[in-house]
Amino acid sequence: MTGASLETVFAPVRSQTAFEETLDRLGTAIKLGLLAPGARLPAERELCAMLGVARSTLRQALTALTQSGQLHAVRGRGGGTFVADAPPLAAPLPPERLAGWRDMCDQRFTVEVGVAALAASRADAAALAVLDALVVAMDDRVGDFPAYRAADVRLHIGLAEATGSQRVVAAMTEVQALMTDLIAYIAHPPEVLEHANAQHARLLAAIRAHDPGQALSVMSDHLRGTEHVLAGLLPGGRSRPTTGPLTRGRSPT
Amino acid sequence: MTGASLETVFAPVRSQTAFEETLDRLGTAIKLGLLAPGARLPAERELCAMLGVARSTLRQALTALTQSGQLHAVRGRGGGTFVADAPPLAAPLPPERLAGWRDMCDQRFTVEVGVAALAASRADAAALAVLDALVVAMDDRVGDFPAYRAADVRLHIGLAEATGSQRVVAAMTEVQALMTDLIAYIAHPPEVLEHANAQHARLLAAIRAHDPGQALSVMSDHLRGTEHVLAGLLPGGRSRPTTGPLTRGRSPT
DNA sequence: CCAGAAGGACCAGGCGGCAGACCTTTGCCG
DNA sequence: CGGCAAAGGTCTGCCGCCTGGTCCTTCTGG
Repeated sequence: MTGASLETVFAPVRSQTAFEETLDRLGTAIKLGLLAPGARLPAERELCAMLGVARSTLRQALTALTQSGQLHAVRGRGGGTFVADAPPLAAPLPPERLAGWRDMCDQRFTVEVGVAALAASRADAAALAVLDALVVAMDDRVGDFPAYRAADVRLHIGLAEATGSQRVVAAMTEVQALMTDLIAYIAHPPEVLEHANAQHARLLAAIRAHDPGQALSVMSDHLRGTEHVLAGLLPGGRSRPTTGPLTRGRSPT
Repeated sequence: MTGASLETVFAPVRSQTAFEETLDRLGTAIKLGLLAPGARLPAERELCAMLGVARSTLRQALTALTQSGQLHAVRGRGGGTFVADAPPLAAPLPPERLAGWRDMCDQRFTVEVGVAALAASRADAAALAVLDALVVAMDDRVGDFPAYRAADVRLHIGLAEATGSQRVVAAMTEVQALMTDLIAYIAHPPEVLEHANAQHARLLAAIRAHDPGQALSVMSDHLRGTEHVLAGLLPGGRSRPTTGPLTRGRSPT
């Protein structure tokens, strides 16, 4: 009965090294656009203090990111380490990391829906105004997927920030990183992006109305779009009949 | 605008050692009752292979848990390492870990609500039967909080298992561990537990009906109960007017 | 033109984790 | 009764990551 959860208990310990964790912390932030192109990182001596690692360890990570073209360093006074303006196209994609894509989608579903509901219960006009602006901006970028996606990430993370919980923000960030890897190489015609952005608008409306149920419903539809596309392209796509009746219910009569 | 999320990016790297992670993996499993009292762990040589650590590292963790009375080892053929039958009362509670309790509650809210919604969209008669049985059993344990809580944990994790996603199970397990620390020292009169368990029943009904919106609503109420109690006992309790109007909405007209 | 702020390089030490061999206890089976 | 096998308990040596320093080099702003 305690059943399947023991798999989780006895699953391999990952034990990332400080270097690895630093590397993908920064790498993810860049990939997601949290560190915008051209932005300057804190000085090495400050940054290693913030991250709680030795400078040599931090430098390993910075060196790796510099060599892969994601950062460039400028020496001398007033110098610093900057995010590259024209980031190189990400690696062609490691196929073994796509194995658990369904698991990732489920995790995303959980986090996104939970965040939507929590955000809906904690209205904040200021935060909503910012998110509204993002949606407007995204409408102008349906032809430019990278730009659209960057704004999309900011929107979803902004939703998490609106809950006021750092842990929730961290969870959302992790989820967005996972999804970015999956989404990157999929065709995104403007019509699809327009439709997705319309859902964003409806989502914000539900949140503004403090209606968690509606937020849940809209978010479910929104996420299902992605899963649907992935199911058609990735291995094991047909195993589950998409994600089930999510729109239904909510008032059974 | 990229705003507050940089705090997350530059937050200290935790970099747990293999020993630490192993220790609290096992410690948590015991504390949550995933490893029942009297249960036998896999042999050391198997276990260290499963966990992907060296035997010496695993033994450090086992030794620590043995010394703290949570495990006991039996030598010789047919021996093994067993979970103690009468676990010692947990440590008096580290007050500094209570600082972020609101953050923890928010994380829990996100995960639990997301899981409830996802579980509702993926009905499975078998899984539901198991969960029903748990609710029935819990009704008999409202006078014995430790036993009630153990079943409660199994119920919530069972919900996560019903989604079929390992990542979701892991997230739920983490959340339950967090909450157990917070909840342990709070008075739980039988009436409160009865009420909570009634919500469990309503939750399962909503899930059985494939009604994510209803599941969300019930789960929100359920969680709010805990938060309400905590808000009265913990530092910073009054800062936020509970969690806002969560029951409302869901069909505005 | 120089002081200071930044990145870049190096090195010695320590400790954590790994691998493996070996010892000790004990139940089971021939 | 005696030995084999399965389990925990012990020890040792090695490797690699991380730390913490110190020093160098390159610039810009005043």
